[in-house]
Amino acid sequence: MFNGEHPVPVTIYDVAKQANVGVGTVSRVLNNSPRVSPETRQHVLDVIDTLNFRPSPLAQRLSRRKTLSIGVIAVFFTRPSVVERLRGVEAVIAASEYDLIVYNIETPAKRDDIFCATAANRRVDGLLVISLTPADADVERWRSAGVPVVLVDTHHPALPRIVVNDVLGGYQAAQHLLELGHRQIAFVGDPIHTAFNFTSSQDRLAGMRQALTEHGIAWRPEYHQTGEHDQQAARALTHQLLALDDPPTAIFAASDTQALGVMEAARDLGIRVPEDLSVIGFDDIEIASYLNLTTIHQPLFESGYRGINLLLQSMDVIDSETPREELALDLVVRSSTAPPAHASPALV
Amino acid sequence: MFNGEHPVPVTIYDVAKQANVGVGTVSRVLNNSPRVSPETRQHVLDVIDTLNFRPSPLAQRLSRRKTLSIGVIAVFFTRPSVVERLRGVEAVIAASEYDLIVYNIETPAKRDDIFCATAANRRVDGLLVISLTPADADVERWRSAGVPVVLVDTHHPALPRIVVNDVLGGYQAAQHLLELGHRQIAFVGDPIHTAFNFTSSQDRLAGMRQALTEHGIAWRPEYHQTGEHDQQAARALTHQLLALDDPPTAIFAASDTQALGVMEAARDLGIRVPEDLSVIGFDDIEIASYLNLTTIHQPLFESGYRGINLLLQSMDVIDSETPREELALDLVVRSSTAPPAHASPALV
DNA sequence: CGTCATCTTGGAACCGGTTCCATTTTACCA
DNA sequence: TGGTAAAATGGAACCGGTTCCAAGATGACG
Repeated sequence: MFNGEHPVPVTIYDVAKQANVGVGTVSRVLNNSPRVSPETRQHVLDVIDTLNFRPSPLAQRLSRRKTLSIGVIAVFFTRPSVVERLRGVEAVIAASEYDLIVYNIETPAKRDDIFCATAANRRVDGLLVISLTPADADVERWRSAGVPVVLVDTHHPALPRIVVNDVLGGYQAAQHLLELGHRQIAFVGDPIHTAFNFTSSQDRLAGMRQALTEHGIAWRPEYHQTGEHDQQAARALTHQLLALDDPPTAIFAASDTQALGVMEAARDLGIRVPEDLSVIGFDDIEIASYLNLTTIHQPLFESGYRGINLLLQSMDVIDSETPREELALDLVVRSSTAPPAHASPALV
Repeated sequence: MFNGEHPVPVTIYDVAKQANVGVGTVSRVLNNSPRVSPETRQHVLDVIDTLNFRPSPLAQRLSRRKTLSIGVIAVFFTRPSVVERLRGVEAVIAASEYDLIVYNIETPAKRDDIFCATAANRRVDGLLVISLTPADADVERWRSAGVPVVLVDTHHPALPRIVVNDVLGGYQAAQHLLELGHRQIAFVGDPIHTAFNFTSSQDRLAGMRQALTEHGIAWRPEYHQTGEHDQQAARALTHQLLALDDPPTAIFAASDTQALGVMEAARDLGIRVPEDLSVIGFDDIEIASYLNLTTIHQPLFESGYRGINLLLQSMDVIDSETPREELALDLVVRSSTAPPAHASPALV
């Protein structure tokens, strides 16, 4: 083999000539059309094999007018949960004929850019948008450009989506703590307004408050702490909670990442989990099981997996419905939650 | 606007007709060729604007015989450091005309598959391989298929690469601890044989041992613990280290992820960091600064950034050299390291 | 004012597949 | 064995750009 030679491109015409058939026949063989006799098919396949022919994906895409690419738009790289969803996406794409194109969003401005660009530049056959909420104008652009879109973990009335019921999840988490006998339950979550309008934290809080109300427990504003979505912010917030005169006996964190911070704060202060403080998270990211964190399991991998399947499906059947799949949430009881030390401790 | 209408495709021929010029002229305008008179250019641009024409990327790719896509192959989703490198990659790609196609590797078998496929199927113009070591056969396949490849954090004599000097990094880490007065220094890292033959942990250990040797400190096998690359494995290993009759006064962890486990173990045991135990990590992932972890800063984002730039560059100039860029490592002193409590404590 | 170099421009050929229609071949049946 | 429907096949047209060459327009200069 020579050095630096450029690969000899074998085309469908070379195959046709070599096999003494027309290009149409070769194309039919390539696409498993039934309109080829078995002998001809085998002969063509032999020639393809001999010449080591691979159809040019570029030519296929142009003539089929499909990019064979799927775009995924998300704020990756900050929340481990999104990365886990992406794993589910990748698993499906890898087994398909499509390529996975990743658009990382770091700012609201970039989000708007990418939303616009994907509608205009015809580079993807379909889009999966994770945890980002498009505006009506974005949706209209995609629609008129003919780009199918599926949402994961977010919502728009006109688009199919894969969601979980965060309100219910928050309710379940609180219910678990209530059943254990806790009455002083605090919440650590995201601010009401995040840069990307993430709503899951608020929804989870809403569910929790509903559960408290049903148990006749009044809401205590001082038990409600919000801050950036990371472990260290949650740690600091927890320090505040635990410094209260009447500290909570249980803390519900809006995500596992934040629950890690809560547990870290407890350790800082020598407060034992779960004996002195129960902690429950949300998401069930990988590390949660290592740390024996009780949490609400959310099927992250599956959300990506199902989302892409829904997208692929909505790409070849043009149905006008907007399916909505709700994935189940499960309480996973590990060892970060337990009944409170005393029925109702008066003071620390 | 109608519902369900398909987008009207405006082609270069429509523009040419509307502007009373030839398609060649429109193409020249699109590609900023200087061979168009200013008046004609402006007129064509106006028409393009009026018709809202966007060139079909599919057609461009076929006629230019470029996929305008770049593939990135890595084991994502397990090590935060790889995700950070990907951020650097994405930042460059987003500003270019290329698309970023992600290939996630989960098993050695899938790695071999993807290595083969990317050489055969002509779907990318270039490849960036992160932390995975290709075999000679893989490299030869890519070469004969004409696919340029750049390696990041790994090595092959025939391929350009972006690396750091892990041996030197390990040396620097140990040197820091030695200068503080430590003499009992342990190491927590990856096993010698990992599924993907990651070598960084071993290299860092080699550097550390060299530093110890230079200081006339004998290597103590019981101070060498290896296990899976995650926080909890490191935590367990550290428990073993700290249970020794003569425990180390400092621990060098082969990565920040593992250093987190070391610190967690110390907290489990009520051992203060840095008063009773110094901990130094490697990588400087985002969380390291929150936790005030002393570590060796490795430019992760930059490695992706520079890697892609090197790739783009080697894609348009066909140089036969194989450049090798070595990025600098920096010791970042935070507050997880300090002089040992006593010059040489006899026992715990 | 003719000549020639330079600048612009039009458009055919091409990239490498798919698709559809016309034609040939085969198969079946009376 | 002739006739006809069905199956198999060939290949032109097409997808929508880029590129290159020939040709026309412009302008400088002797």
